[in-house]
Amino acid sequence: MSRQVDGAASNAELLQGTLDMLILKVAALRPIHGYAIVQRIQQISKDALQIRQGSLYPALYRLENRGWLKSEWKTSEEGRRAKYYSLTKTGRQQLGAETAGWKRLCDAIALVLETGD
Amino acid sequence: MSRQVDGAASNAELLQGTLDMLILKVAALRPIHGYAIVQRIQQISKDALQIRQGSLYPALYRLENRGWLKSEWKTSEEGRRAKYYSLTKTGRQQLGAETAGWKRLCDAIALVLETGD
DNA sequence: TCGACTTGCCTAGACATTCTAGATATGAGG
DNA sequence: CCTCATATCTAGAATGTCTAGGCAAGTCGA
Repeated sequence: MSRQVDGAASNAELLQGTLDMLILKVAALRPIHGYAIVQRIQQISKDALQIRQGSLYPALYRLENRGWLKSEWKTSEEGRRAKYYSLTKTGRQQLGAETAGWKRLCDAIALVLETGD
Repeated sequence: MSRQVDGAASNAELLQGTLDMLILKVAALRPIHGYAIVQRIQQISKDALQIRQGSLYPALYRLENRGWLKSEWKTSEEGRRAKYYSLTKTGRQQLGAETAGWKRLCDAIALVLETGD
């Protein structure tokens, strides 16, 4: 029944397109497995960003298929088997490109939102 | 054959979820028709944001159906018939909610992107 | 007056991504 | 033994955007 914590009614929406960037970013810090990615992003963002597993795993396959992530089965700190993801060389480039694009987008949207007339 | 300008290969991607907010914002400035919304957003954002008509009109129906926009047929400055959209009361609330959510999202993503470890 | 271009609205169908709602397996602790 | 936390995975629905057009009417130059 996989109940999760789920205490607060999660209002945390994620924008399409940002998920890949966030995953690449946390995987760039150090190799990390899927379950931990969710927690890490939630922790860093102070609970503002919550990723569903049903979004995460498809995204991980996507990123691996595109050659931006590589994976390796290891044993987690909790002693369970886990698939650790890390960035490839092109993944690092991709992360750079995506963050640059994100900043451009933020700037552009800020322009519109700040228009007083 | 509706050719548009289309000179530069448009790289301008828009994130899902931001389109509604942008439309509400420019419609909040003054009543405006669809064709002009595209140009206005492009102009304000200095060409960084380009909205396709195939995205725009479905979005306009969506926003009107949800009661955030109301529309009225008028004659445009160019002397053609055009459907002018303006915000409803709840549309104004919605715009406030969406901009607030957008800012929260930006802050949260910034936190993740700035994590050095 | 013909043709091309611009303004303006609209739509069908493809596509990508996220969400819902599960299933499964294993180790730890009561 | 039972439950909880860890951990991966999937099918199918829902959503939203893009592609790729179509239609109509006014403007302007040749």
